[in-house]
Amino acid sequence: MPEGHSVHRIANQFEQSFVGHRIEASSPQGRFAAGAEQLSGATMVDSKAVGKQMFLEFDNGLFLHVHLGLYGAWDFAGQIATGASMAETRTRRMATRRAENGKDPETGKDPETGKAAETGTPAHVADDDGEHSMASIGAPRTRRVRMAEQEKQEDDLESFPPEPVGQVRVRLLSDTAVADLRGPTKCEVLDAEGVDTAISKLGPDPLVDSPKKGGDRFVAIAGKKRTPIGLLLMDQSVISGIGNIYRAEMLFRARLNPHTPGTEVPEETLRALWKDWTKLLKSGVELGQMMTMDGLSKKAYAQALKSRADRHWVYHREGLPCRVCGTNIVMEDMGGRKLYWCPVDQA
DNA sequence: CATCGATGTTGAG
DNA sequence: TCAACCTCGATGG
Repeated sequence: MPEGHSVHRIANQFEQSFVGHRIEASSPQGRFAAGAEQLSGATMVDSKAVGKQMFLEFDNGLFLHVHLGLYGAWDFAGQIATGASMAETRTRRMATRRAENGKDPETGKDPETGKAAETGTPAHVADDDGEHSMASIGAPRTRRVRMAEQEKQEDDLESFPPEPVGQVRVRLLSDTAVADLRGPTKCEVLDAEGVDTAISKLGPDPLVDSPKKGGDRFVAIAGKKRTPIGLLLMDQSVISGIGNIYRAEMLFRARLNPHTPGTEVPEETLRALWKDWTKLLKSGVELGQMMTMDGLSKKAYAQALKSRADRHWVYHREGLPCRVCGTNIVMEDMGGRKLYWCPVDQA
């Protein structure tokens, strides 16, 4: 599945194109008919991501909770955001949240209730395409974007809303946009209490928790466990949003042996991991893809953005020479997933 | 065109 | 520990 960055991007897309709109919910596939009925007719008032989970809040007090799992995806069509406007949304959301949280985000004393600030935000009509988009000249009224592990811009639409294609678990339709969900591992209606319960099981997320509080929480949990750091990074109750690619890459970037027990990772290294995740997550949200290498020449960077094979230090590079020392990258199973690492640099 | 595997999680055994 | 979930791009014939 999409790791944390994709889920935040999707939440941003909802924020920008659906929040403030009345929604017709349906389940073309039928498997979510009851849930869709509970939500239909309500207005979406908030959209937020925590790790790989997303929560869409409606003005009837209910939430749609979605986890995409391994191959779930949202297809958006209509007046929707693309490219650069997505990054803008993130910036606006972060600023709003900071403002809402008030004076003392570090102590967390005063959570504040109001999430109302954004609910009055007028519909944001898709503006010009960003740097990665196509088809911006001639400004089509509606367009279609798939948001999943990879995003892809599809053809402009002739009619709105488009016919649902394939197994669509949920369709959310507003006056200006439509979102189709397919293949999720989790799709349910929750009340506020259910949302709190779900979020309470999750470790800190750099785009939700403050740098200090989030970092402290991660260090406290991870530093106490004898579990290998390679498993801790994938444990969503320890830190939110990291998946198999970011795991391998973060371990390499820290030159850390994946088998090191959490208790034996120096605290400053744990802090550095949190900081690195913050950086990678933000970059992933802005870029719309995982770029885990840095220090690249302009040319190498451009190439990396084009081809997935050039974007990572170790992921999916079994048997290939380490980009730093030339040793062959090894692959092993850790936690039922493929782990790639350099046995020399990460000795 | 058929098969495989994947950036994930749950729950049965 | 492993199958199931349910989708689709990549791969091979």
